[in-house]
Amino acid sequence: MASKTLIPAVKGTREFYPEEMAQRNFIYEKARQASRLFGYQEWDAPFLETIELYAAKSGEELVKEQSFVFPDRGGDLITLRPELTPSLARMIAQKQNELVFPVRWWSFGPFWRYERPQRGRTREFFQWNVDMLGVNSPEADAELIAVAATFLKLVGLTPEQATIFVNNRRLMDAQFDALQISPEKRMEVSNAVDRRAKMEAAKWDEYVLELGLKREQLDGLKQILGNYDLWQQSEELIRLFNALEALGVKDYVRFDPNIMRGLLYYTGTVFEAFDVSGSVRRAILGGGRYDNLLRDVGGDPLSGVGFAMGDVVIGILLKEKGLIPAFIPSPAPVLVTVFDASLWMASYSLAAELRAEGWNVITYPEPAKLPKQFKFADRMGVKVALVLGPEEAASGKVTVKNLATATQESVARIEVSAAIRRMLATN
RNA sequence: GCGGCUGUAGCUCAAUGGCAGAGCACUUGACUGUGGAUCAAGGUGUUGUGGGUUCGAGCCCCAUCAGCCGCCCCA
Repeated sequence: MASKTLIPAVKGTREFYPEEMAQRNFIYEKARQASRLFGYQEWDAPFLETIELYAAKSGEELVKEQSFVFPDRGGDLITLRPELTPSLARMIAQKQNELVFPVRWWSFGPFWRYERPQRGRTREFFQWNVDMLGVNSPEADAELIAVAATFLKLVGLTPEQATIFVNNRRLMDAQFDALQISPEKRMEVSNAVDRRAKMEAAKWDEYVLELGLKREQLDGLKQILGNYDLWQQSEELIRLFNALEALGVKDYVRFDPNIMRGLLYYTGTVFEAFDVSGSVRRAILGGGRYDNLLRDVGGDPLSGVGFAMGDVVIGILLKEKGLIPAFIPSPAPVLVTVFDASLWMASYSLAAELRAEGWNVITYPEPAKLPKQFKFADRMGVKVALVLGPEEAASGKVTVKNLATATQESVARIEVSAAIRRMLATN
């Protein structure tokens, strides 16, 4: 075999053979459908950006450790985009005076992060981003969560399988204040909260105490993190859940004080969706409200809320739950066989006529034994096979065979289209 | 960047330091105008790569590359 001489694909990339491509398109289509149901507009940003764009606001780790950065021929440092939000902020800021607000935009495209590939994580991935800018309210936050929940519903995930957990940064800050955890320590404590599910309870306690918290602060923190009624102390969250109920997606959403999210720029509502059955322990999607992003890139202050979903984790999940539609190899339901060399072009003409009528038609590319051609039709998932042999040619007919039922009929050439339509209808 | 596991036929895997194998898949035929099922026949490999130990290495040792799983971080 030639395997020795094959140049391998770049580490952490995925190759989309037609079956994987169909899966990716399934996810894309459902994301598109959910976005459009709420009236969001599709948009995109450059895949290449300068490193300065991310240096301004993204986390240091994301820029320094996890970005693909390389000099272009002029010596400028170019970055393969690791996230979309900074580009969004710039594009909004550039046209801040002409856009119709609120802006409701969605996007689905490739991103790159230089990470160690592992389950649910690749270096090249596709991400669905949905954002609303120009409205700062819990009701707007609820709409974004509803878009996410609608997606989960559209792909067939039930609330028992996938749940969106919600928290609020301001609420948690108030709680931390009450415990007299200093603002400088909030970040570290937040990170600790993020990691809590992955650590043993005793070890986590130890870890938090090492951060400099006192024993009673730790106890207080644990009390907060175990209080699932805490949302009732937040006017924002009360309004949020009220709106979620009206939007018909409350089943998918639960308050959870343990949801923090590492990203610096979230200021209010934060949320993350997880596979509740627990096979993939990574977030399916995550998002929240960001108040300062536009100002940080040099625009006028403008609040936004949004979320992102990578294609990798949701792909694993959908596959596991059997929610990816069966793969049909050929997009053509009709195969025209080629009986022999003398009738080859007659078959091609027949195929051309059917295409002119709007059918997707695949031909066998050369004369071959019929068993071989039928086997090919079968492997390609074709529903109907046409035979134009000497008998048919002599009588001006075409044999139309329904591969699912193994029945066939010989019909006049002008009747072929109707015969195909009948067979496809009964399948 | 750190830790662990695994690399054998196209795929999934087996082989006590002693002749490198099985199932599936594939090709052909049974069947010269009809697919899936069945049966028969057939091909298969520098055992990831490079060194070392040994009379002898798929197996042991070292290095290297790749993949997977976890840490970090996050979609």
